[in-house]
Amino acid sequence: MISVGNSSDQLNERLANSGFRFTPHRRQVYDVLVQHRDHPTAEEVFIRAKKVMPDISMATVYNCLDALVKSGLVRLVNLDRGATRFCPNMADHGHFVCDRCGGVFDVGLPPASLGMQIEIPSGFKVNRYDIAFHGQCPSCASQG
Amino acid sequence: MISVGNSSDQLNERLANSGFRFTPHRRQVYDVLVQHRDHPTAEEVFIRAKKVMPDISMATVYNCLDALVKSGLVRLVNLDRGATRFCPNMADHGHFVCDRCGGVFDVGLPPASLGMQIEIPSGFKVNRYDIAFHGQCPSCASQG
DNA sequence: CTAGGTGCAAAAGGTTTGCGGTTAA
DNA sequence: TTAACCGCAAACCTTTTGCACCTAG
Repeated sequence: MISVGNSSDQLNERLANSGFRFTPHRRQVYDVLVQHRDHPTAEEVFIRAKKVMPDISMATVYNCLDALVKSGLVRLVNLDRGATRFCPNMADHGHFVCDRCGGVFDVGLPPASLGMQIEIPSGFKVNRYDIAFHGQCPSCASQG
Repeated sequence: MISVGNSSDQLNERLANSGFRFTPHRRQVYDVLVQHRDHPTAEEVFIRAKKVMPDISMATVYNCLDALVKSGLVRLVNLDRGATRFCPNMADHGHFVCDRCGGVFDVGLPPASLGMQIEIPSGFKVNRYDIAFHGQCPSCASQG
């Protein structure tokens, strides 16, 4: 298990560095994530935080999560909140998503090598994997 | 560019193998995907298909996409249609998603090795990548 | 004849936004 | 004091569902 968790001082510093305040709500939302480590959804975070802070609202949970993500304290697991995209290329390949223009491009993968190199804990049965690279496409990268 | 595209006979066979009929709407939705290859959303597919079939509806587009995906002719690029999940582990790691119980687990990655092994076409600037493994977690796998 | 496909409209789920009131630097 | 934060509610976007009609096997 990889160690996670930050002191209030650390949270304060990280949030402040990104222009956010350190508030009890943000401490609570962060604690919910650290205590369970089961990748909850925003609604699950809301339910758990509500047990300690009965007046917290969904809007505040989203606000806190957003501040934590932008401060580098929390990450999104399912990125691409937008609509699902479709692809007729059934060959083994990954995708490159341009963070600037939103374009999606196919990327070749070395055949059948990846799964072998990553240590999946025993007991897990892997059927497939998806890789998404993020960055800038050639057109956007050339525009500075 | 990887070759994609299937004849009507091939589409018919693939759909039939999964218990679906081969219809003009499904042919059209598939053609939209093959012709543009830019990973459109369902709404973009709808708009493009509508130019040729003005009476097609969103429900039919979703129906056709679903049939094509289930027949192995098209794949989803953004999986996990559900809610975004959050993770306080900022170390470099991937995720394992159990297709049965929906649980999400952290998976370690070999440090900084992956990006080097995959051939990203020149001009793309990669900032980060996300890997999601799919299959069955130990608990679900042991239940048959 | 019957299961499956289609269009329409309404509903459902997840997320964002607008607004008035509150709090902390 | 003033920018940031909060709760509430409404709006928004994407996807699913219910229903009536139609069509292919």
